[in-house]
Amino acid sequence: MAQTQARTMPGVLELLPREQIAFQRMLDVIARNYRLFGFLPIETPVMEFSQVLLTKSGGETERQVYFVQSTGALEKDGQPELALRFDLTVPLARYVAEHERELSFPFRRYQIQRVYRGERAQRGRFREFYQCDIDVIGKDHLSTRYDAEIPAVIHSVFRELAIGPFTIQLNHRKLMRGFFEGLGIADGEQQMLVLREVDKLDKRGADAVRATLTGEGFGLAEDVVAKILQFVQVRSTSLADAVDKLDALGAGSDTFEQGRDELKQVLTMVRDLGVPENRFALNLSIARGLDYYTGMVYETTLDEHPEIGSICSGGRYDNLAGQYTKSHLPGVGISIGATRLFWQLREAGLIATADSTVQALVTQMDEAHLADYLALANELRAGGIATETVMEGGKLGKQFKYADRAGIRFVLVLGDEELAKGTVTVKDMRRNDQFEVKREELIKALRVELEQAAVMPVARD
RNA sequence: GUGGGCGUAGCUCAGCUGGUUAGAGUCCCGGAUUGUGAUUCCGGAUGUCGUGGGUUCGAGUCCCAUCGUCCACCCCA
Repeated sequence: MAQTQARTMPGVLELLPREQIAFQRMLDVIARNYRLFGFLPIETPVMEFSQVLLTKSGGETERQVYFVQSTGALEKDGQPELALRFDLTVPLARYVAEHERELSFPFRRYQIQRVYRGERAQRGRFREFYQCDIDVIGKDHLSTRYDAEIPAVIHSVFRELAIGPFTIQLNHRKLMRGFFEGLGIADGEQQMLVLREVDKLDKRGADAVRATLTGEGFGLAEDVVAKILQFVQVRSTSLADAVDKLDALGAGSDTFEQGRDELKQVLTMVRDLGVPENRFALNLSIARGLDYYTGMVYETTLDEHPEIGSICSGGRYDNLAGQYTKSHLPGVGISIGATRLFWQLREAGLIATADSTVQALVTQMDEAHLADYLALANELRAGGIATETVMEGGKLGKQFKYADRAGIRFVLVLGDEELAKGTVTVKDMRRNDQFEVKREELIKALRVELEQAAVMPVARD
């Protein structure tokens, strides 16, 4: 019989159980830290009305939207009524607009769900991926103090993830726009184009950016471009250094001064929130592609793996839900692309395959003692230890091999000898170590071992 | 969406200028006097050579198309 090839569409990440456990742990760390900072969970449907999703975006994102149609609606003409969300920010805007009267503001929410983009397949690029978002939405007004809280959350998350030293890079759209205005680049559209170009500085290098900006399409004067490059190359090494460098930029337009004041205030508060000074820095080339950022912008990178690029990014926007409500709803937030992050960390060898969530395997030494094995497993479960029992028996060697492949750490052997002595033999597969304990002390012994393993290494600041 | 490279066992690849039943390693399965995995040794299974068409006495090898994949750009998590 001709069979259909078992395959997934390109651009999706499917994991084996032990990898899935590692991934799930990562999401758990992120969610726990979000909650620690007082963010509330919400979920929104993967599908939204096309009308809702597409009002704002236009252009680039619209090209990547997957439409959804029921079989019954397939023959109808025109644009499908439903589409898959391509990020969590647009659904958040709709959510806040829809539930405005029932929510408390400032509304702090976290949301960890999958989003969909019809991108061309490429290594490390996904069509279905997790975003882990936090946003604070204010009503009419939202203090820039909230902008300072965001890096504190980022720091907390990545410290616990223990994937190496990282730097949270900050910049301010108003500072940049104000600076461009001072150079005579007043048109908003052109400012965007220049922003987008200098954002590539770290990736493409100063010469490439200079060539583009002085070349056709931009046609900026040499001295203007020189000033832009000098500006965007500013990086700070400490809070004091950041303040000095901001002050050294000289006077500018109102927009420029506003950006500078906010940046200084935020940087100082980030320090006051306990984020070590070597974990955040001013980087005046960070712009973020998205048009809707209007103030602070953030981007986080791993110091020892620059090739991975940004692992977390976001910023401040003036008016989140203008498309859906007359209310003025400013906000600030970030997103961690967990699927891509996990994939890249794995590629870089920073993620080890996790042990199974099954903590102990009760082997079947002798089928005649099955009742004892089932009872032992029950004791372990009552003691809070996730336990699997070998039901089909077979060679003990095979049972050990099964535990090894499945990543089950403790293999319990209960044969005639142990039953006679009232003991259990425990083999620790990870440490390749074996010991015998009295049955009544088994759970305690396993707990001690497991708790030692549970102490997660924490990255140094 | 634009441009370019590559498609041979589950995976990594070999297969010279077209020439007999298509190979290796790995993985998987089984075994090495049945109370111990990952290491060692022995044995076994596995491919319409991405798909469709063309050139030829003959195509894994050449040509075209298509799909997939990878890289760069665009954009972004």
